[in-house]
Amino acid sequence: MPPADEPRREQLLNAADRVIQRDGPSASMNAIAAEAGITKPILYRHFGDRNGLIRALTERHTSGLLAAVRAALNEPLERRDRVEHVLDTYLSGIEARPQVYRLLTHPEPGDPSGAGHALAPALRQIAEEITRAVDNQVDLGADRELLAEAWGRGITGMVLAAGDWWLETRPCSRTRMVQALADLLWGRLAAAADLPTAVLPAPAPAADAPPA
Amino acid sequence: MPPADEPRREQLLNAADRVIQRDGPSASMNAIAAEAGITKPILYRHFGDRNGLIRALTERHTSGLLAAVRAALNEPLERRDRVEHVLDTYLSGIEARPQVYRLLTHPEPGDPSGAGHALAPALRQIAEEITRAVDNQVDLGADRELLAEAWGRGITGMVLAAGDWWLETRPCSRTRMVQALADLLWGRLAAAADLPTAVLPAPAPAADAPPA
DNA sequence: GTCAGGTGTTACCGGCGGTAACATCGCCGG
DNA sequence: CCGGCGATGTTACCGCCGGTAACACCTGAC
Repeated sequence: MPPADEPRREQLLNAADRVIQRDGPSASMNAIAAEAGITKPILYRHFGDRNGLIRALTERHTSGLLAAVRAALNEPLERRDRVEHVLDTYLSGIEARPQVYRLLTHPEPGDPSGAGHALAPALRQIAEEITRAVDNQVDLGADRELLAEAWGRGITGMVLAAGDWWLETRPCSRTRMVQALADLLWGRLAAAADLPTAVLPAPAPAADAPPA
Repeated sequence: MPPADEPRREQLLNAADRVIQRDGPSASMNAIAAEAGITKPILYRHFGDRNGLIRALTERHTSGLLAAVRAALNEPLERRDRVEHVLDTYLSGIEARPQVYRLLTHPEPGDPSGAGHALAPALRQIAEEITRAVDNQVDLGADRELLAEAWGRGITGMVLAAGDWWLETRPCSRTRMVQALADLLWGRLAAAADLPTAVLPAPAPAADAPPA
């Protein structure tokens, strides 16, 4: 938080940032040190180990987006509008600075056996925000807690995967993507009509409509 | 596919399997070779490189679940029942063999710059199956292609993240989890009533409430 | 008998994350 | 003026990693 408190640290983070934007998140400590014009041990003095550096970098980059999403979740809007606002906030955040997105996405590198964590730490925070927002704002009856928590994770994962695909292939405008996801969340999958093709071949014993 | 065709290969995969279940997916080639009672170069002769080994292992484990999900997607059921059936198939698959789930989840280790891939290859296949199923079975109008594709990714990511959380914390029975996710997909978030708490504080132009 | 191909070895490479030990500077108190 | 002390920096090293080269052995086919 203190920008002038430890300026060298910020400087090192800037260098790390440049390297990671250039070489991807698998950049070596040597490379980062070289970019900063120094050698490895200094990095280790400042950040402990590689995870420490990455964590610091991640926090620096994601805190803005996280705050924006949190604010969007509490915006005084009609629910559908609020959902669209949150989706748009997230998508425009990862669109504006894809490097942020990569850090956001990449799970803790120091994996203590590979189990669990499908969501990176920053995304887990977002999931918690969604859980809290749903729990506070929507009347879900007796299953409240379970639903809010499951949905928080689920929605986060949905937006992660869909947003990832959108960023990679750019199949449509951001606005349209927001609509597509909000429509999914709004039960459009349930509401749409069946297609006549590939219909159920009626497990009944009597006459069944021959397909095609 | 040929089980008797290259039996040594299967044997090596079994050893790799044991080690990875014991030490996690970050197990070293040396460790795997030792478990198989041999040394590294043999592994490299059979699988090319580490990715090759992991890929072979992943395919062996995930093909069953993938086929089950594909079948569930084409089951002749009412749509909601079909969705529940797919969800249950996936959850019971990862429940029965968590190691499978870890492989399913873990992205390609040989990351060519960290970009993109929020979904591991096996999950991308599932996403494509969902896309195809939606596209074939649901009448979505003009936006058909875009919606089916975005939803395929989105639903996959949703189930990944929610399933991950469920496996880790076991907050409820599988059946209830299936209901929670199906309800989300069925627009229950849209249909529920607003809670009276935390209401919109009227963004009037005059006095703004000083935050406590 | 010899040649091919699978199985296996030892010994090595460059690079990684991480550390120990040592050299400087600048600043602050006596 | 000087001693110390904390930050800044260095070189040289460790063990381990993924991956490879070179060589040895056995077995069965022609």
